[in-house]
Amino acid sequence: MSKYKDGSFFEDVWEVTKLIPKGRVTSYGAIAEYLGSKGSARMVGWAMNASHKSDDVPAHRVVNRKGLLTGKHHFGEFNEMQSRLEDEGIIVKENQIQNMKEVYWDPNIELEL
DNA sequence: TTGCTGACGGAGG
DNA sequence: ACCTCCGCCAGCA
Repeated sequence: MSKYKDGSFFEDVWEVTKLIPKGRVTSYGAIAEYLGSKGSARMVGWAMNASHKSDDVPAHRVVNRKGLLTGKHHFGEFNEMQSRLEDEGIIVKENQIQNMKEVYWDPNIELEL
């Protein structure tokens, strides 16, 4: 990503998140690594929590490394996150993405620099 | 200021 | 494959 604008680590996270193609997902750790803060995956999650004010951020496309929808309770409705993913062709069952390998999108690889 | 928490992830048992 | 522990660092009481 470009540099850290206005010192906001969150905005960079949101920018990367917006670049996730429809029907694909990525992980908190992948984004953190892409931003040069490998190991700070938790901060990415925190950034997602703050993304509620930016409606353009498809936070539902960000899941953990196992493909588990750990952040689903942060969406108003209990299965809105799952519904949105399924609507994009992603198979979700028991809060877990079944075809994870097929829909996984890594910014470090796909986005390059 | 200190301590606890958390939408995570990797290492070790 | 499953469970636990530890590092990460921005908010908040």
